[in-house]
Amino acid sequence: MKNRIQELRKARKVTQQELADALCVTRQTIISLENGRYNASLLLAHKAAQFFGITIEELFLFEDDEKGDA
Amino acid sequence: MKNRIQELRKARKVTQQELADALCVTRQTIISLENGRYNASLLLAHKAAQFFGITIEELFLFEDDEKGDA
DNA sequence: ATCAAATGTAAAGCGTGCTATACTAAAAGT
DNA sequence: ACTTTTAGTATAGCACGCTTTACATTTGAT
Repeated sequence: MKNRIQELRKARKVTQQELADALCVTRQTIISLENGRYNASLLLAHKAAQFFGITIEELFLFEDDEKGDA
Repeated sequence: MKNRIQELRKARKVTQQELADALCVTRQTIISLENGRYNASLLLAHKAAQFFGITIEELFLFEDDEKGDA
């Protein structure tokens, strides 16, 4: 699914490294999330949502037909 | 983190198998989630929350000091 | 007590979230 | 132009979410 991490990070003028530190992950993880290489874990999604002061549902865009299920 | 899956599933009188089918996962996955053996993926968390008609934050209890980070 | 449905356990295997390291490229400051 | 910061790519490796299969236990109906 897509997410608004890069958008919100830039709006707050935070670097990838700073965000990574705040969420206790590596910069690679932030890059991969921003560039859609993989989905966050539930815990990381929660931390990121908290960092930006919004809910998980607001930070991640669930398309409702993810991954080919009914 | 903990979750309210078993509680809500029983309240709705749904079996593990029925919930598994609804979320397109195996019964083992439901059992493991209910018994706290591992955390759901973000996508599964979303599906489960939608199934119960609540948000991810309402379905999963984030303790705010998960996994020993600051 | 018996039988079926529902729940639980165990273990091997696969895909992927995340780390670590190293290197490249673009932006920004001076 | 030169240097520093920020962002991106690549790759190897580990941990864990989820599957699959098979078997055991509990619950409930009759």
